[in-house]
Amino acid sequence: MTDQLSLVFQALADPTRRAMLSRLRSGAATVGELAEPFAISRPAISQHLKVLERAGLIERTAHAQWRSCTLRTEPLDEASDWVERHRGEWNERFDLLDEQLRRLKGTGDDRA
Amino acid sequence: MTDQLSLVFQALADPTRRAMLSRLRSGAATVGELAEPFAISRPAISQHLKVLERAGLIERTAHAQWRSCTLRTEPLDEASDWVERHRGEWNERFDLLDEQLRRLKGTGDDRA
DNA sequence: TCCTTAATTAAGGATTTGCTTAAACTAGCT
DNA sequence: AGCTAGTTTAAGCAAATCCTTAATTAAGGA
Repeated sequence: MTDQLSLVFQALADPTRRAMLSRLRSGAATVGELAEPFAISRPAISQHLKVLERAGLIERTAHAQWRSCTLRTEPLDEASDWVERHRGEWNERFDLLDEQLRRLKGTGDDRA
Repeated sequence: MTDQLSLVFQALADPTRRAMLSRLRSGAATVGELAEPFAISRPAISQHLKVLERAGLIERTAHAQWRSCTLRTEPLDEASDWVERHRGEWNERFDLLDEQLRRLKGTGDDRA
């Protein structure tokens, strides 16, 4: 589970983390602001933020004793690609071709 | 982590399971067929299938001693919704409105 | 300097995950 | 019935996850 896509999906697999990302859509926030809606301890919040950071979904910058977190949506693009490639029928044929091309190129990743 | 969306993201967080879903795009498969590309034991495969089933991503039907698995893409729609709602800037204003409407309706889910 | 605030690190515990091997179950074949 | 093939269940283990409380770091204000 060392690949980026797995880290992103895993980060999204927790309701608390998803809610944090949702909050960050309306702008940067400190750890305290992010923690406010939840009935869990600050260290627990810190750990969730570490998971989000590892997945590339947030960026943290420190001003004085306040750490500001900002949303980074780039990793979601990869996740979106995967999901869109796998849902519905509209692109089945296209995807099969796409997959075979990917195999020919021998990228060896798991997106096929 | 009892909600459906978390189960789906969690199911997608494993490369082996993603590869299984990819395989199922080209049609139903038996457990043996799904297991073939992987260097892990059959029980491990069975457990991965259980995770996918719990997330609603596959359906299993038994013919004789063969269990056939088929892809179900509906749960991916929900996942897609979440991801699309959170990436990019194109729909920021719309999403903020959307979110507030959802709050007013008091659905209480974590998609806000 | 001392105190408070904001956040993290450290350490630990309960639960879950992802794998294993061994045993059991199910259905068709002879 | 006995044999084989396909799959699941059971039991166990190492590592990861998600939480906790206590201690620590970092910065600002009296």
